Amino acid sequence: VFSYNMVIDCFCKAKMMGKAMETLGVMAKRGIFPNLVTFNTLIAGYCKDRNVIKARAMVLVLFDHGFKPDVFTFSSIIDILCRVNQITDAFDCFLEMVEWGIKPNAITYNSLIRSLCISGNVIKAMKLLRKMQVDGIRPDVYTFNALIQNYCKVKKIDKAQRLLSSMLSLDLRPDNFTYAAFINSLCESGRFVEAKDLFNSMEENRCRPDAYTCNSFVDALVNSGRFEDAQDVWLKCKEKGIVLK
RNA sequence: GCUAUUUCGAU
Repeated sequence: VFSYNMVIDCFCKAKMMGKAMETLGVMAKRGIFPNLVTFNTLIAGYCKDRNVIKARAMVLVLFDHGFKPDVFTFSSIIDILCRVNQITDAFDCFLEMVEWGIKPNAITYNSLIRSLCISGNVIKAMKLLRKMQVDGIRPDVYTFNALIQNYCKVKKIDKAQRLLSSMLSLDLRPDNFTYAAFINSLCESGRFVEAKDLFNSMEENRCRPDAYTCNSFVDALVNSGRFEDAQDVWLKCKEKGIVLK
């Protein structure tokens, strides 16, 4: 089963759902019983494909085989509902999950928080962050990045900075997603000096800038006519072996 | 040993 699951997962990740389902058929023919992971993988595949209908149908197939959905199943479904903007359904699903006695984890919360942020419901997103912590689930870097990215995008950088502090107090290390959000937002607000200071502090905070962060920073500097700074950053990246476009 | 979450569009 494990081997078949891996093959199915590869097809799913390559968005070859036909092949993935074919493989499920092959298993049946050879008398190999699929397990919960097999179905979760297929469900995640349909979700990646944005096919809510097929994903939901697959949950029924999961039941037909005598399995019960788990936190993976629910998280996949909740995430796809969020992505297709059916946030109400996503929350219904979340409640259903709890009724089933399945404990949501950080990943489950992250999908909901992220989609609340995207749909402009930051207040609700922050409330959910608090609820999550009350329920004893530790937020992770994804949780904070979703919120920080949102605050940075709407240029509420002070709010984002407050979140950064709580993140640090929880021993969570900001990553390139975090830094890029701040740097891009600071540049867009004309706060280039702060952007540069933050960029330069990355290494000492044990976060190696990646191509995305560097490219977008250099780009912002060039577009605002700050050629010297741009060259400076560009050279630093080159020194570190970061490949820029 | 197998499954789920973060960059809407910078380059």
